[in-house]
Amino acid sequence: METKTPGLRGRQAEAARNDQVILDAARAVFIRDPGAPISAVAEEADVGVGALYRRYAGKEELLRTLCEDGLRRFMAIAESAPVRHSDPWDAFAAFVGEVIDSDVHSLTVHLAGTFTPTPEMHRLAADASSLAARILERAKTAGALRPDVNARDIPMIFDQITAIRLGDADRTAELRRRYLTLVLDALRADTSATPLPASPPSDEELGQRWRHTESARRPRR
Amino acid sequence: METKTPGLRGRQAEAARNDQVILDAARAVFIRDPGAPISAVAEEADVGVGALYRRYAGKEELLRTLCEDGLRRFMAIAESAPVRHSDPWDAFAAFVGEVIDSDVHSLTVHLAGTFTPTPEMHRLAADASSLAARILERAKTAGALRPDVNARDIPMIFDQITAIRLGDADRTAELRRRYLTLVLDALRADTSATPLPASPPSDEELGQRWRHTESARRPRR
DNA sequence: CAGTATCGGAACAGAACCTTCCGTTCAAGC
DNA sequence: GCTTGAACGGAAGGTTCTGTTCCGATACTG
Repeated sequence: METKTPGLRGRQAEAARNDQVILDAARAVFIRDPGAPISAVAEEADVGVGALYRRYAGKEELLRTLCEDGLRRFMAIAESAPVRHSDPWDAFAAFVGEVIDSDVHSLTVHLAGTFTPTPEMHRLAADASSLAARILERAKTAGALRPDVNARDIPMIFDQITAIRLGDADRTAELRRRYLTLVLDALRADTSATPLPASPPSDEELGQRWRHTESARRPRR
Repeated sequence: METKTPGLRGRQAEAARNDQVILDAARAVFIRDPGAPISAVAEEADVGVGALYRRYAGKEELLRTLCEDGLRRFMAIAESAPVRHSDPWDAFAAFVGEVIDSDVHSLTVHLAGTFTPTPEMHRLAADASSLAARILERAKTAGALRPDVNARDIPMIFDQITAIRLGDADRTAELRRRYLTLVLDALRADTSATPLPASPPSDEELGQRWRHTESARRPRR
C-alpha cells in the first residue's frame, strides 16, 4: 500500500496517508492494551497527538470507529466463509480460525465498555452474531458438530482463545492456532463426548459485556 | 468462623479477626480486578485504609502475600490430587478442575507483573510447575492423554479458562466448568485427534509473565 | 510571497491512587 | 472512674498518569 492516494499531493497526500497510519496504529495499540493512552497511539503512528485530534473529537470517537471497523471485518468473514467453503464443517472452522487470526474479537468485545456504543453498533453486533449462529447451525445440522454446543458458546470460545497473548504477534497467533485446534477437536461430533454441564451464556449475559459500566475499573495487567 | 481466635479478647480479638477479613477481601477484590486500588480492598473488608497499612508496608507487600498464598494453595491441590485419585486420568482431571474452581491461577499469574517477585516465590512456582508436570506425565504414560500435549500447555489452558468471567462468581464457575469439560474432551487420548500445530510455550516464554515490566501499562478493561 | 491546512509536542487541568497522619475508640489495668 | 496505648477510620498530601487544548513551525498552493 504505497502511494495509494488517488490524485493527492503534498500536504493533502500526507494527511490522507496519516488517516490510514493512525487507524492502523490505533488498532495495533488498543489490541495490545485496551487501556492505552492516546499518546501511545500517536507514538506508534509516529505522529503528534494534534494529528489525532484533528481527525477524532476525542478518544471515545476513535475507539468507536475502531470497534465499528472490527464489527465490519467480522461480518465480512462471517459472510464469505460459507461462500468459500461448501462443506459446513470447513466453513465453520474457517470462520472461527479467521476471526482468531485477524484478532477482530479483541477489537469488539475487549474495547466494549470503554465507550458508549451507538445504536448502529448494536445493529451490527446483532447481525454479526446471527450470521455466526447460522454458520454453526449449518454445521450442526450436517452432523459435523456435537449437538450440545450452542451458538452462544462461540463468543466464549473467542474470549478464551484471545486471552492467549505471549511473545510477539506472530508467536501469539501461532499459539492461538495450537489451542484452537484443540478446541475444534472437542467440538467435532465424532468425539466420545462428555455431556457439557451448565447452560451456555444467555443473550442477556453476553450483552452485559457491552454495557458501559461507569464503574469501569481499570485492570492493570 | 466465629470467635475462632484462641485466647484473645477485645481489641486484640478484633485485630486478629481483621487479619483474616482483610486477606479474604483482598483476594476477592484482586481476583475480580488485579488493578484495583487499595481503597477498594478496605471497602470490601469494611475497614479503613489505616488498618491495611498497619499490617502491610504497602500495596506490593499485600500483593506478594496474596500471590504466595495462592502458590501454596496450588501446591496443596497438586500434591493431594494424585493421593486422592489412583487413576491417573482422574487425578489429572481433578487437579485441573480444582485449580480452576479455586481460582488460584488468577492469584498467581494475573497478579504477576504488578510486583517484584521474591526468590521464595520463584522456588514455589518452580516446584508447583514440576508437580503439575508429573501429574500430566503420569496420565500420559497411562495412555489416557493425547501424546502431543505437553506440560507447558497446562498453564495456557488455565489462562484460557480463567479468561471466562461472566455474571457473579457462581455463574462464572459454572461456565468455566462447561468449557473445561470441552477442553478435557479434547485432551483425552481416545479422540480422533488432529495433530497440534506449533510448539507449546517454552519455560522461558512462560516465565516472561512473571517478569516485572516496569512499563507495566494498565489495561482498562 | 501571502494564505492555509496540517503537524508536533509542550502545557494545562483533572482524576485516580498510594501513603501518611491524626483525632477517635475501646478494652485493660490501676 | 481514669489513664494508657493499641487499633481504627478516613481526610489530606503529594505524585503520577492521561485526555485535551493551543500555538508556533512547516510546507504546499495559488
